[in-house]
Amino acid sequence: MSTTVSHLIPTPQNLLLAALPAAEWERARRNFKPIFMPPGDVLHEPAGPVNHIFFPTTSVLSVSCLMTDGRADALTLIGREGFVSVEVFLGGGSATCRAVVLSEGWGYRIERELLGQACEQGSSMRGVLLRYAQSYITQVGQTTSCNRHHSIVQQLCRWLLMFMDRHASNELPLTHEYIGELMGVRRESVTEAARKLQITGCIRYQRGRISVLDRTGLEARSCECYRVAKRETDRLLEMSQSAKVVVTQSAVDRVRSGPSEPSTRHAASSFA
Amino acid sequence: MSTTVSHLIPTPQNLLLAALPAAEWERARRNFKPIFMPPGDVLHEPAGPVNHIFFPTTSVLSVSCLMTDGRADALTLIGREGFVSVEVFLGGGSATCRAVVLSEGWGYRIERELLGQACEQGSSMRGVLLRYAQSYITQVGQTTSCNRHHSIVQQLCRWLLMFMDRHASNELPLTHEYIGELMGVRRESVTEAARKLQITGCIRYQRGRISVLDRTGLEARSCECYRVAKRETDRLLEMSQSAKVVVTQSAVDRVRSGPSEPSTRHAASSFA
DNA sequence: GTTCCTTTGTGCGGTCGAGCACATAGCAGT
DNA sequence: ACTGCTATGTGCTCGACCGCACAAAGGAAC
Repeated sequence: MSTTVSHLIPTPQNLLLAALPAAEWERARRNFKPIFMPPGDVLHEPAGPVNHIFFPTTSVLSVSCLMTDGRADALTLIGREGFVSVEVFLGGGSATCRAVVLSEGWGYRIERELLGQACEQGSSMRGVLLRYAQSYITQVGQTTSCNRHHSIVQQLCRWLLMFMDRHASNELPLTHEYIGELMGVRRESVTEAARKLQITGCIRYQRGRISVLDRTGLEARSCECYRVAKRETDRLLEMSQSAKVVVTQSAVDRVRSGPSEPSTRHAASSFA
Repeated sequence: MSTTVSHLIPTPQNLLLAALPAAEWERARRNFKPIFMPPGDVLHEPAGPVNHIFFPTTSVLSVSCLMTDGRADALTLIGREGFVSVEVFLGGGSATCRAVVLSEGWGYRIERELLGQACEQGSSMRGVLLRYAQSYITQVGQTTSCNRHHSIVQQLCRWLLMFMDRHASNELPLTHEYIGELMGVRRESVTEAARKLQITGCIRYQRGRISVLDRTGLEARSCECYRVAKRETDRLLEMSQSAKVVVTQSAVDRVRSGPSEPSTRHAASSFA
C-alpha cells in the first residue's frame, strides 16, 4: 500500500521540491507544470518582467551577468538542487542577469504568483526556497573571489565539478568556446587549461564533449571555492531535508506515503 | 499634533525600516536596539552561528569573502539602505563571509529569532527585507563580473561611489591599504589608481582620507557595474517605499503620524 | 626637535591572460 | 571525394597586475 501511494504522489526529482512534506507537495503540485528545456533556451533576460520560476530536474541552467560590450560571465550553475530565478522569487519582478539552458532536460515551471501563494499556504515551501537563496548567494559570492584570485585551470576545474554535480554524468556536453563564455575568458585560454588537465589524465575531450576521468584529481586542482560553495549548498539542503522529516512526522497519520526514502537517497553530500 | 506623534514614534534612519508602515514599525521597534559600531568591529565570521541582524543607520559595513591564504575581497558595502547578514536572515543560521564595520556609526541590532517573528506578524517586513536580499544578490553578482573584466581604476571609482552613497559625506576615511584589502588587490595598485584619479581632479587624498571632488568624473570613469547595481538597488527600495504608502493609507486613520515625509526625503535616486 | 610608526611613492622583473593570426582536425552533407 | 563548417591547436606580442624592495613623507608621542 505504501508503494501504491508513493506511485500516485510521485516524488519530484527536484531536490527542493522533494524536501517538502508529501502533503504540501501534493497540494502544490498541480501548479508545477513539467516542461522540457532545449539547449540555449533563455529563461529570463535582464530587461523585462519575469513571470515564471523554473525548477530543473534533469536540465542544467546557467545564470550569467551580461556586460554592455557583449561579454558575459556566469555567476553559478543550477540543476535539480535549485531554481531560477532566485532574484525574481525574492519579489522584485525582474532580474539583472540572464538564465540559459546549458544542458537540455526537464524541469517544472510555475507562475510567480502561484509560487508566492504556495509559500503562504504551505508550512515548508518558503523556508526551503529561502535557504536555497542563501546557498545561491554563497555560490555567487565565491565566484566573485574566484574570478579575482584563481587561475584559469583552477576555475575550469571548479566549473567542471559544478557541472558534474548537477548533470548526472561524467560526459559534459561543452565546447571550449562555450566554457569560455561561461567563465568570461578567451576560448584559447580554455583550450590550454583543458589540455593541461587532459595531459594529467583528469579529463578527455573531443569536439564538444568532455569526459571526466578523475574527479578526485579535478577536486585537488580546483580552488577552495568549489569546496566552500559545495559544503554550504549541501548544508542548507540537508537542513531543508531534515525539516521535512520533522514536519512529516506530525502529518504522517494522514498521509502514509513512505516519504523518508528520497531524503536518504539524495544524501546531502552529493546532490547530483 | 502630527509632529507630536512623529516625535513619539521616531522614523528610523535605516531606509528599509523607514519603508515600513508606521504602525508596523511601532509594533516591531522595541526589539531593535540602537547600537554604536566602532571601526573594525566584526559582526559575523564564516564559522560560528550568527544570532543578530544589523541595520546600519550612520555606519557603513563591508561584507568580504575570505580565502584560506589570508586574502579577502569585498562583495559589497552596506549602509542605511540595507542590513547584514542577508544570508543569515534567509535561514541558514550562518554565513560563509565576514561582515566588518568599515566606517563607524550607529545602527539597530535585533535577534534573528525576533526578526523572524516580526516578519510573521507584520504585513510589510518580509517583503521589504527580501527585496533588499534581491538587491544584495544583484550587487554581489555585479562585483563578480567587475572583478573579471574591469581595470583597477574603474573598480576603484566604483567602490568610492558605493561608499559615498552609503556614507553621507565626500570625505572617505580610507587608506590605500584598506581599499586594497576590500578590492582584493595590492596596496601599490590602489596608490597608482588613486594617483591617476587625483591628477584628473576627481579626488584628493592624504594619509587615510580621500575627498571626492568630482563625483560626476568618478561616475564617468567607473564601469557600468556601478550604475547597474545602483539602479537595481534604487528600484527595489522604491518598490518598498511605494508599498508603504499603499499600506499606510489603510491604517492612516489609526496612526496619524505624517509618514509620507521620510519616503519623499529619501528619494530612490540617491539613498545616501 | 627627535623618535617611531603609519601611509604613500616608485622602480623592476616576472607571470598570467588578452588579442590576434592562422593552422589543423572532426564531422555532415552532397 | 569534395566542400564547408565548427572545434581545437599553436605561436606570437602586449598590457595589466603581482610581488618585492626600499625610499620618502606625514603625524603622534615624548
